[in-house]
Amino acid sequence: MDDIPANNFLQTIIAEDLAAGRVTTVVTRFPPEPNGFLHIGHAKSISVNFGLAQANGGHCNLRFDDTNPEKETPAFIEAIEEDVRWLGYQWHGEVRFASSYFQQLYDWAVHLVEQGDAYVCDLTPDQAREYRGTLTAPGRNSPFRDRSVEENLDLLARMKAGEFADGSRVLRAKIDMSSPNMNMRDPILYRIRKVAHHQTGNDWVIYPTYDFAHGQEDAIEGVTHSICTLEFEDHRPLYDWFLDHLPVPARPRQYEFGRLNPSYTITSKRKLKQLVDEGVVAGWDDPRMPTISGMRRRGYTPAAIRRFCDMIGTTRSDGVVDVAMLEFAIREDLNENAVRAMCVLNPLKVVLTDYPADKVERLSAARHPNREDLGERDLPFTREIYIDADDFREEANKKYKRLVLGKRVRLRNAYVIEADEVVKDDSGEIIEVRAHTIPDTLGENPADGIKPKGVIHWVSVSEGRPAEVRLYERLFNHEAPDKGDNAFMDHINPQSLSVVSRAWIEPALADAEPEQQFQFEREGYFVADRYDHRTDKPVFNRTIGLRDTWTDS
RNA sequence: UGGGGUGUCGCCAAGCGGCAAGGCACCAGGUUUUGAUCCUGGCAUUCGGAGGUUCGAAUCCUCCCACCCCAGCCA
Repeated sequence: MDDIPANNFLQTIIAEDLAAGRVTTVVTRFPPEPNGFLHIGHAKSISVNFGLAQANGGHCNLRFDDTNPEKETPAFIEAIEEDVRWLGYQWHGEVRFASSYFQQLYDWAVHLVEQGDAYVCDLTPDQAREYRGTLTAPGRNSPFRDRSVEENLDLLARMKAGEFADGSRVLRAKIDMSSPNMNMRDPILYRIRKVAHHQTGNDWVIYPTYDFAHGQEDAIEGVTHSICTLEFEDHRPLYDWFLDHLPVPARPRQYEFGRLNPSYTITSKRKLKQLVDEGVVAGWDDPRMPTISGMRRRGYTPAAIRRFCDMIGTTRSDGVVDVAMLEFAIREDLNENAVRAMCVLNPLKVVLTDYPADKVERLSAARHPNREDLGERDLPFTREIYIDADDFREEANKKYKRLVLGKRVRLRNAYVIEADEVVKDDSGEIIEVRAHTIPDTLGENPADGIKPKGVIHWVSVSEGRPAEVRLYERLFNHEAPDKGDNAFMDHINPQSLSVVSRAWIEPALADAEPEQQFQFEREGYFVADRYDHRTDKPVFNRTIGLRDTWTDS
């Protein structure tokens, strides 16, 4: 693994725990709920949890926090497992499920009732809300708060047995209805939900809440450092309360770090789901989605995502990270590792009038400018080639370094040519450029000393092949689309996807494997689509454009 | 007007009483058959604000301000 040993406040805590002997083996866990796909925010959590365990010779569990069967599905479980593996992490032992601890959790609930620390409450949701009080006003005790242990035991058993209707009763901890911390106002431990669970089927009709489950699950698994995000900070007193009142086998500690908020991005499962459900994107793994699988399909690499997580650090402050940092991370990786190739997105035919019509010159070009180890590829050159329409102008100022009528330009990896005339159609559109090659300019500058001002890419008309290229841009055109309630729907970038149905690719690209990455020179980084790419029908996705510092005019 | 947090360059982030790391972004040069990469240089007399303690503070104390989270039988 290329991860740099973590150096942050959590690492400091762990190092101290290890040094003081409070902990011998560091155990962390990544606890997703299988109700959606993992996104870039989860990548940070994964990086933190697995990274810390790794850096300290411990291990990290993958545990599905499946306490709410209504929103969860096995399909999400599979997708999550695949994403974690793809990112390059291996969880310790088997995958864990909160649901496999349901019996133990129930036994502990009974234990609390027996201790007089929990009771069955018959308040309706509306009444419960009213009794709970507000942020500034204390709550009131439920009229059911003082039921006898015997009655509570009986009622809980009957809740479990399915005698009561959904939502009619709950089991609550007896803590403090006047606590300034809302989580301590007699929180709910169990609710009745007569729905099948994807793991336990119809075994249960009552399900534990996150609060009653999480800490105990950690204790069961021997998790030493239970790392979560800032919004759970208020839950920590409750997390500790349960562990203090139950005969748990271990004493985990909860620590919180700041959630990742990339600019121009949304990381709310609810909102991402809305994008999927409303067809704004093609699915959870649409290349425009900030999901792990979306980024994968877009061409992001595990190494780049891990590098990004290292770059942004782990702190307790809440901020917005510039997506430019993520873009830097992927460019850094791909610049080093992606093989170069040429692809013309907007073909304009150039006829080299001095070049024999039937000649095919087999040129060779480096696959990478500074990595000889990647070798070379064949690059056929012919009389008719395509260049990008943007790379030709009939006239231009001196800052324009491409092909101009009457001027020269270097064809990347090939000859210097000079444009002689343009051919237009009836509407005045340029449909062809006629030019000639400058002799002996393969790897050499023109003998007459007139050097071309720039270099452009090209592909042989007869030897090249058509391909579909999907150009992606940011899904949102607002820096903080997540602000406000539904405002994010108003910030969808209408140009987030544009499909080039007939781009022209050099023949070497015909061998591309799905998910293979390339740099299409002067255009950007592209990946052969994971699902749609075929040798006989190539499809490439633009991961990210090249850094472009050219200031026009 | 309850509780819990956070505030160091446009963004992320080191720093933990001795006189402001680094990265991203940006700007200016150099190299270059990718206007890419690479290389060089620039970029906070100042650490949310105001007082105070100290020979000395971003680091300690006091007060104030701003922003984030909490009133799901979601996680």
